[in-house]
Amino acid sequence: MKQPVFREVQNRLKEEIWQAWAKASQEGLLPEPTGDIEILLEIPKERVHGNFATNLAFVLAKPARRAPREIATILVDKLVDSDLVNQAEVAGPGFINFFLKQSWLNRVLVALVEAPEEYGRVDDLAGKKIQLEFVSANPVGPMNVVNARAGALGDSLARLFKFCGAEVAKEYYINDYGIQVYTLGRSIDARYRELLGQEVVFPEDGYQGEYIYDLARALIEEKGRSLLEMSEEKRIEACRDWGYKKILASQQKDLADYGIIYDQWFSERSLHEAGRVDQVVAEMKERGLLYEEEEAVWFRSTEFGDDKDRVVRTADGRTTYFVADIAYHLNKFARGFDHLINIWGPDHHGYIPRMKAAMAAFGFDPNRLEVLIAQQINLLKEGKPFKMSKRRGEFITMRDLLEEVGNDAARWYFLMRSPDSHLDFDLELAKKETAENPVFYVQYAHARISSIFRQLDGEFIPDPEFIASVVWEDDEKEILEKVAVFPEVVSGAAREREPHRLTNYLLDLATLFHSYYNRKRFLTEEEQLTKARILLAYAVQNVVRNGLGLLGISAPEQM
RNA sequence: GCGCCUGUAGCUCAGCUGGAUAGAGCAACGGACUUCUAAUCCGUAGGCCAGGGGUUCGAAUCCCUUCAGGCGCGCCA
Repeated sequence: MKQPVFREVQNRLKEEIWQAWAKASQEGLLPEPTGDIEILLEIPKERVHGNFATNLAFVLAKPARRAPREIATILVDKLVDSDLVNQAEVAGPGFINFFLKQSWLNRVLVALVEAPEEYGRVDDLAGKKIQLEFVSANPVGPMNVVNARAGALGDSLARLFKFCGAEVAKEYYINDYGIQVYTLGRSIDARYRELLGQEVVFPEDGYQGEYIYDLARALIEEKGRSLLEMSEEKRIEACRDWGYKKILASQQKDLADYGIIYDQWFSERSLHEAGRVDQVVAEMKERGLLYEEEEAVWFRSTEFGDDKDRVVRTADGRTTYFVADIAYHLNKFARGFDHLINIWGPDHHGYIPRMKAAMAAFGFDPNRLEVLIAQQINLLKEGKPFKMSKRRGEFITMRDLLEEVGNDAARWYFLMRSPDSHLDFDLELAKKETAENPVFYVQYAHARISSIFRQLDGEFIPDPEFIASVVWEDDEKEILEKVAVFPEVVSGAAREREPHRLTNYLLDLATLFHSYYNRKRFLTEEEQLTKARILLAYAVQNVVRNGLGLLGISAPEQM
């Protein structure tokens, strides 16, 4: 694909600086250009410092044994005239600031107008096959707010990676095997019998939530008293299988309503039934990774960077959850993914080294498995900590939250912070802030522009020749410069796995737009002026729409 | 005790590979609707970047250390 104009300009500018450096070195003024020193171009925080700035003079100060400002002056002096740079100046302690001719902005606009939905796309991840596994909540109860955060993060990253050229698969691992679902079965069984009038002692470790009663009632409606005929074991299994499938279905619905569509739902049980779990233990044994101690079987994970060895088979002969997880991840690699990303909750971060150790032990580069931690959410209610407990059945579910604040606001709220931040979420505040949430500010910019287009006489036909001829005023240049940098924001957000770079960017862009909107009119008496301003609005609208799209947030035509 | 995350304005948080005078939203205060959507705009005020050392031309950013908060360290999942 074609490089974004921004990158092309950046590369050409680097080339021009390199030429100046080479020229200066030929004249003995500076040391020869080497591969060790890379020319870095940054976007200055202040617009008065130009479109780009380089710190090359500082880097060369030591080898050249000259003062940075002196070097910067030499470099500027050797720069040849180009159709790119309007002016280069030495500034501060030795920066070189570049002010570009506005033609580059018009080239950005031409590219944008040619393929508006594509604008912002980069090819950083072209050819890569990436799998994202996230949420993967146990099918034993409603999902919580951390699941909602992980969902927003995983889904947005998937969209970002695709926009960067990768082939992406979103996957959900269903923990439909083992103790947790069994406990669910026992819990439902107890409520089932209780509702049918039996004297029951609710299991000590059972799930206390009201939703278990709901499930039991639904079970009675569906199957009547028939389960009472079964043996206890059969009945619990029946409750388990019926129950987790019901819960799974509601999780699938919740996620779909949230806008998250998975490519695959992967069952843990299927691994057990296919014998893959026992097979993994056998393979580990063959590879000499295991030893026996105190009747248990251990994996020498410490040889692969873990801080202690891990049990794979307990003294009573059961394989641990860890083994199923290894089997699962080996399966992922077998499916041909180049890179695996898992998003886990903060309580699982201690699990990362052993998982990577297992992959390394099977000959995979552990760097191909990346685990992101969706950090905790401190739920508050009126400023006071609100402790959630599945056991006591007191929690705010993901669905509660989404119904309360809406998908767009919830996603924005989760994504506007770095994934590492432990965010405070005040339930009362979230309700109050609904109307003040910054997401509406950004969406409003989009809606305002849509409104302008609805009132436009005639059609907006972007014409490259016209675009190339427009002369922009300074406040317009500022907006277009922001538009121009969008592909880099996309690239950075994907590379660092930080969608909040996008929310910040969109907020900035919307601010510039709203300010301009209050200052200037789009629909004027002058045809050329109107055309130019409409073009500007069109560019902003598409960037906002694409940006919100990458966050999984809607871009409304009106509000 | 060990490991991971966090500590920046009254509150919630940004600050990209180290760069120029540390930013935004909310809250507070003062202004702007005869005009394409006031869910908007303009302005004022607000800081010892938790503390202390170090690295260098330059540190909120990197290293060491102390303190504070959260989480994790089972033959659990």
